[in-house]
Amino acid sequence: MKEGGKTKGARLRIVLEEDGAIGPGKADILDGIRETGSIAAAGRRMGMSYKRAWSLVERMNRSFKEPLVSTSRGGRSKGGAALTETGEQVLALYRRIETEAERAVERELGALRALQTIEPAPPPK
Amino acid sequence: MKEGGKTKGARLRIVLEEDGAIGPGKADILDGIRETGSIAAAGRRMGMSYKRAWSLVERMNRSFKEPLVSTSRGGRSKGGAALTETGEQVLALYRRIETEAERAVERELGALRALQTIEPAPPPK
DNA sequence: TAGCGATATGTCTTTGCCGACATATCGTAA
DNA sequence: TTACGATATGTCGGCAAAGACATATCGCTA
Repeated sequence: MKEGGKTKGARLRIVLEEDGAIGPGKADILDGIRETGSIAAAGRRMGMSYKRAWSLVERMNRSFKEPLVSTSRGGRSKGGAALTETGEQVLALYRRIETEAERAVERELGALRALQTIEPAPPPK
Repeated sequence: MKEGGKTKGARLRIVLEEDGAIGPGKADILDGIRETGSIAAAGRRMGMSYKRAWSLVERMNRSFKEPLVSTSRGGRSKGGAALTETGEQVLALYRRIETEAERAVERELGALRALQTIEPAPPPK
């Protein structure tokens, strides 16, 4: 199972906007690349097409001054991908932002969850 | 002016997921209803159709145990909408979550912005 | 009883996004 | 020079979200 714990009710979702620089999904892709050394493999294990994974990487790369992911084609390793220095920094920063924000709003988030319905919502029709 | 300051680069976007209970847009609608006393007026001032505004309110109402917005049709005031007790609570909670999260990640967010390109991104084509 | 302004809801069309599929390309090894 | 596995990129079709438009309804007021 690749999903985190199934938290009931509202889950904090940190999105750093402005053309969608980075969010939960993109961060997971960075993690995947870091661990598998390949965009394709990272995409596969998230159940997403290579094209989708690649285009997300593209957008990330263009959102920052320096690319977060460096890629290579051919060669002994048949090509692959890895995080750049900047990539490592951004990923680490994002994870820290996630956890610190989560901790900061823990209490209020709980209060909000208490007001939510248990099940997502009755199907429209 | 209804928009906050135009912050360059990543802006924190707090989304409380699970069928999209509440996020920045919906919170703004609540604000609008609170101030105008009408779903239609709140929608207008956000440049959004009544139908869209209404359907978002619908979803919010169904996401919580009790509706956030109460409405009335006809009568002296020709109908209107207002926040319920729960609505006020949820809106207040959301705003607090926003500001506290923002404060908690201030430093990291700055570091991340420093790595971003100034302009959103060169046009795709 | 006609009119008002807002909520409530249905239908149709348009649009944008996403997945599926098809190639092209690269650099090394055999 | 062929094969391999990964990156890189284009096209096309389908489907769901969003918008445009059209009513219906409500309850008071004049």
